[in-house]
Amino acid sequence: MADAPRYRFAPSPTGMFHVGGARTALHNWALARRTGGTFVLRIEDTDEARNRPEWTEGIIEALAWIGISADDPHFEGPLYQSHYAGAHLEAAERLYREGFAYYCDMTPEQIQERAKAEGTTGYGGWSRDLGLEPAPGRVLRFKVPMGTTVVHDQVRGDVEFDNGVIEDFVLVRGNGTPVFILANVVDDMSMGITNVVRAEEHLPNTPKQQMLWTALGHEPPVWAHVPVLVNEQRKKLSKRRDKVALEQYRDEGYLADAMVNYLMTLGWSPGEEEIQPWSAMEETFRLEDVNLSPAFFDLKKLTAFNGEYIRKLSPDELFDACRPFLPDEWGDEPFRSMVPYVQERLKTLAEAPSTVDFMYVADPEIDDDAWNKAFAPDYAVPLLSDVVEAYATCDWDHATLKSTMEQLMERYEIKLGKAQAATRVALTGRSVGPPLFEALEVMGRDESLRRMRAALERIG
RNA sequence: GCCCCCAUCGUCUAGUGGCCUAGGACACCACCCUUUCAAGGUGGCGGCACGGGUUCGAAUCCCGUUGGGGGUGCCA
Repeated sequence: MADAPRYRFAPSPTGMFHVGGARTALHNWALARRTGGTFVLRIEDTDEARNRPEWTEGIIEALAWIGISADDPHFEGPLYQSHYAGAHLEAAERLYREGFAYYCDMTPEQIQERAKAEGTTGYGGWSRDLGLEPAPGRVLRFKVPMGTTVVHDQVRGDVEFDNGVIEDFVLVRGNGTPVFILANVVDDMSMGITNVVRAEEHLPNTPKQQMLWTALGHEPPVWAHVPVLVNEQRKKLSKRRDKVALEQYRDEGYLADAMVNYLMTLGWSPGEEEIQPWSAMEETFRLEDVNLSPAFFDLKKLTAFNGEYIRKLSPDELFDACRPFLPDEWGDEPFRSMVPYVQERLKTLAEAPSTVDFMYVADPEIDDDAWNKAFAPDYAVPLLSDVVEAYATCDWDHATLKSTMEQLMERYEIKLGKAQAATRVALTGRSVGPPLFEALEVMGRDESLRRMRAALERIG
């Protein structure tokens, strides 16, 4: 118990919160909760130029949306990296003092020139033995030792790096600020992080971080690098090219549960049935079972998941979920009554308004193709006239409305599918929509008859 | 260029030497059901990248090739 694991999620607030980040957060969250450990949220806000406070808010809100809540006892934070700058510099100072790092006065341009001249690439450790003192403009570099570094990775097994190909990397910039690699390690150390679960893009700098842990006198954490998420071109999902903002999916009517479930199936399988509640996935998720190759973020499949989750909601839940997507001027009715009939037709909540909009306007726009097709048959007008007449007096419930039409259509030897077409267009202006008799019932006799008569008049 | 990672249907995956004539899901197609559209049901299409080994036996182990991806900043 004294050694309850401490996981962490360390996003940088440089843009909208990303689906890839969400998946990594979910992995950490599942592990922290199942093991009775802690999920530390650390905001890496040390990129002075790119980070903005509203992005931090966005991250916290997005995490809450997918169920990673600051109210949960397993949650710790948010902690802000910028608050620990002193510790980062202290560690840098110590590394310098103990001979693990040295100052270098070469500019990036000079480095490039010299490398070119020598026919090499990167920094060749040229200032390593110059014994330069700290001074403004000089960077502090880590003195990468000889040998090999083996990273024990829970997803990938042991990964070996030849230290000879790792150049002496910068720890502190010429302006005196610490770089990510140092800040990240120092924070993980001081926050007692035991498990680092992050995306594969960090694997190449893991040996550097591991060297820092060792130089600073600590045992490195347990590493795990999960594969990245890619687009259809199989490139890492990027904020610039791809639609990746979690918030955007929320605004387009995706359910958090569907998103969470879908994200978890990328690179991992929850078992026989892929639609699983979070509580179950939290129990079964294991890093050892995570796939090793990049996974395509497939909007089609996410949408399919979303449809399934929408169908699982109760009518009341679905109504509440849809409410924000309905125009403000619309009242709850008749949508509320229509919910059961549109439920299995929705793939996203945002589609809700278009399934019932004909009920909210007096004269819905008429689709000409639908109209022409519905009124093309000879029986269309006479049948509609009969229906209008019968509907004027019959009981007004969907069962009666249906059986009434069935009786009237008999003499034309057609099926209900054809018989209802004209009435549907008269009512909705379209050829498709929610079940007709149910819609009639909800809409009421007066308005229904008015529209049907208007249609007959229009025909002439 | 160099370093690292990876490779099962179009996509996400199951599969850890014999249960595989490779299973499921999404997408697609057909049919059924039907009050349009959906939803649902049934069926179909479609894959172990390639070449060598190891083994009685390989999708599973090893090597190579090819192909993808990630990284290579005084960004995180």
